[in-house]
Amino acid sequence: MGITERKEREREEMRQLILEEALKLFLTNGFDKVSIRNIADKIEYSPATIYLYFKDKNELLFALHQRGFAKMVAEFQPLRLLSDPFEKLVEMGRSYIRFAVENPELFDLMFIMTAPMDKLDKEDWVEGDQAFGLLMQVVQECMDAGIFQKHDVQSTSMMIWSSIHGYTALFLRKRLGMFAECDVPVIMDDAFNLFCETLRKGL
Amino acid sequence: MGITERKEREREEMRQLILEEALKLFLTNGFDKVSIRNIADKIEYSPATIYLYFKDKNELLFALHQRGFAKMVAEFQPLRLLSDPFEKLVEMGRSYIRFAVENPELFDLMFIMTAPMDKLDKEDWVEGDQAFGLLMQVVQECMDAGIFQKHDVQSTSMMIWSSIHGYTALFLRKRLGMFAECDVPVIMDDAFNLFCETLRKGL
DNA sequence: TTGTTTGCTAAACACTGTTCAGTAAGTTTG
DNA sequence: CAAACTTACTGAACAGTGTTTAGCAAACAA
Repeated sequence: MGITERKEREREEMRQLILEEALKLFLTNGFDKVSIRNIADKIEYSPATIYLYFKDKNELLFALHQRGFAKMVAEFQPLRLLSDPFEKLVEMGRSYIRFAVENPELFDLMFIMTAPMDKLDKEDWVEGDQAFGLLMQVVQECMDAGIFQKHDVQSTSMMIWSSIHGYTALFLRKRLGMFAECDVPVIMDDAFNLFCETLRKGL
Repeated sequence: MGITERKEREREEMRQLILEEALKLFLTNGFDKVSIRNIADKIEYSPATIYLYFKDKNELLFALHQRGFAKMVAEFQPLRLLSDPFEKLVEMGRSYIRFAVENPELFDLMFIMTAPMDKLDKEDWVEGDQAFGLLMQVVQECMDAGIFQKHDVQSTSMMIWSSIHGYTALFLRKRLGMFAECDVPVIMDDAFNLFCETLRKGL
């Protein structure tokens, strides 16, 4: 009686197929220019079929949201090799910004869009929690190494995260129009370096 | 021949009426739950009429975007009275965060939503430029007073702005689900204070 | 070979932003 | 004043959206 198992497997494959094609469309056309009908066309099924695998569009978006976190955490792995904790922290920030600039649509989905965050349980936060845990770990190392004074790790990590996040949020949502377009990357880099320097001296 | 003048005036009044009612709807129902038809119902005109006064929905949103900046700059005025430049800076940050929390929809429109920023000219940035100028001024004062070292004012201001912005962006878009809901305000406040302290010591 | 379950879809519902032909009132001209 | 022109407005449509539901054919179980 392997039938139920096979059906279960086929169901999961279908879910992955939908997510795969949906992600491709979203990444090339942008999230608000892709409709359920577009995705249905791509996978050569009717739009209604998608609703047999996902409660609604937001649930589909949230599934991709999780994929985004997986990709991001993967990109953070190399910097585990760095030995100096502060250098590790700086590189982590740089990676965060790089990820945002190189994967604007994914980053948007993960940290800016309202859509996928409609109503979710505690268990939906494992990915985010994991990524934040990584940061807290490095901050703790900085404190243990005497580079930072001993403050509350959670608040300190939160301070650093949101500061770095600010750059990406303003940049991705094109709120830097007061600067000449060509200056923006330079200003952002200067600001980031200044932030790191300030942390080093002041924390 | 005051007829053309009267017509001009009536046209402007109509624009303001539309904006007024649109803003009311947006602020109570949220931006993505208000349609052109809703606004048309409220002002008791046909939906098509709105398109005689605004090119499209984004132009309407951008007009409100400007109103948001006016309100924000107005809320910044009181802190001009403070004499200590660093205190002024801290209070400015606090005001920014308070404005975001108390006017989430407006703040969203001003700094997070993509819709109103479709394609705009240099001249559309006067409000944003003005607000950023205010910040640069205070940062300059801090440097002149010897509280901060003399770095590039623009980069330093940008660093401070985006750091503060980060809190609001993550909070408003509900990306702090890894913390217990009741802890969030405390953590945010701790993080903000730590940031100010770090600036004071490290910049 | 029945009866039941499953997977899927066509069609509809209630929306959305936007356009355009047509109308009725206001304004200008003869 | 009457005719011509201008302006402000609207009803209806277009092309799209997310989502639901009734029904159908194939796969499975008895």
